[in-house]
Amino acid sequence: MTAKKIQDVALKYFSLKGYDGTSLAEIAEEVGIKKPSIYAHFKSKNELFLAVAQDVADRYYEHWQELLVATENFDYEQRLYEIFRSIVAYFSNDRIKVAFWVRVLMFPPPEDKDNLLLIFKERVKDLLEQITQIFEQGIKDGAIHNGIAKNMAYAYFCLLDGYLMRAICSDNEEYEQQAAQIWENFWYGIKR
Amino acid sequence: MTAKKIQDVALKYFSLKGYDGTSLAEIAEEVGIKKPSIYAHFKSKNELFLAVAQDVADRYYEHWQELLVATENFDYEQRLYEIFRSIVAYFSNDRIKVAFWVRVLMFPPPEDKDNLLLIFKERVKDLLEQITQIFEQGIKDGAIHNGIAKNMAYAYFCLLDGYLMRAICSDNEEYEQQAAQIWENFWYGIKR
DNA sequence: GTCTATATGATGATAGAC
DNA sequence: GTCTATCATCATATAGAC
Repeated sequence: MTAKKIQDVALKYFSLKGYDGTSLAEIAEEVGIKKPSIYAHFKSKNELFLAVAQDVADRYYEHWQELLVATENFDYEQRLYEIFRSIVAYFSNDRIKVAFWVRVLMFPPPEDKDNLLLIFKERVKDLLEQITQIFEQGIKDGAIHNGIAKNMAYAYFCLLDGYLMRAICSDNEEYEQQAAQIWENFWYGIKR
Repeated sequence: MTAKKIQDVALKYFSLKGYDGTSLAEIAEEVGIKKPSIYAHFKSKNELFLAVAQDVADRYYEHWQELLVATENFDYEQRLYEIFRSIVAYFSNDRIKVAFWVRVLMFPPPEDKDNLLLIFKERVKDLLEQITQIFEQGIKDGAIHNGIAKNMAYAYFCLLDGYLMRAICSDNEEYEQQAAQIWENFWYGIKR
């Protein structure tokens, strides 16, 4: 299907050059069609962008939900680390998707801000709550030292986001090897 | 001086809407001049952008150096926390500058990538080394548990960047109150 | 669904008067 | 240094043939 291919190429360019920096012409060229043909599949550049964003958000969220289920029976440390590690791996395999995700989350095209808020931020908030719940349980069970679960969840996401951010910036793979170390440090601060 | 005012307004728009999303017309309008007048002060849009970037990078780096000097006699925890807290404060007072900094670091306009690499990344690397040195000393002095100093510095910056990133995204001020908690957790993981 | 041709508008940049 | 006028370019988007 051509629509799918257009979305794939669009994801790459939006991720690499941003919404404003990407032209439909270059997308069309890489797909192997002419610019106006895109309009047979998407009403406008903006709609193409939103379709891509929706897709990325859906997949990311799905991955999280699968992870949460798959680690349900892990102990707290294992579970939180496995989620951390798996999200890092998810993006290591697909740098384009991280860059797109972070870019849209931090710097949405102003005209789409409201739409993207619905698509992205609601899910970010949802994930924060789910992770908070794990910390709450961990505290209740005595595996995690007494503290405010929500703050721990904040710290957890700061670490994760900061890591992803650094991983995007640095071209080398130095950072990818730091994940375990960074996690270890975090966990020693949180455990009982 | 008009050039200075142009730079200030440009910083705001580049930060808010990105390089491609900002037009010289809107900068000129807010400055209170007409578009072509900008060219009396800057050779091109690109040169204006680089001037702004250079300025932001200079000030940020200066702030770091002042901080490093001002905290020279602090103990390790105090020092690292004070730097963390002060960088957060630096940007809390000036969200536009954080957004610009993060945006340029993560998503530079492709045509300027090489120039910005020189301006920004060299300094980021430099700061990483300076923080690494503090951890090294701390380990040597027994204040910080035995480990690899560089990894701790990585974690330190991940935390800081992740925090700044979240702070940019969330409109509310919820995050600003988390800095102390997030730090505390980090320190408990690192201290001896 | 794809193409060619074209409309329409915005952008960065320049020329030249004051 | 500021302006008006203008240029060349490139963008999104549409019309209509095949």
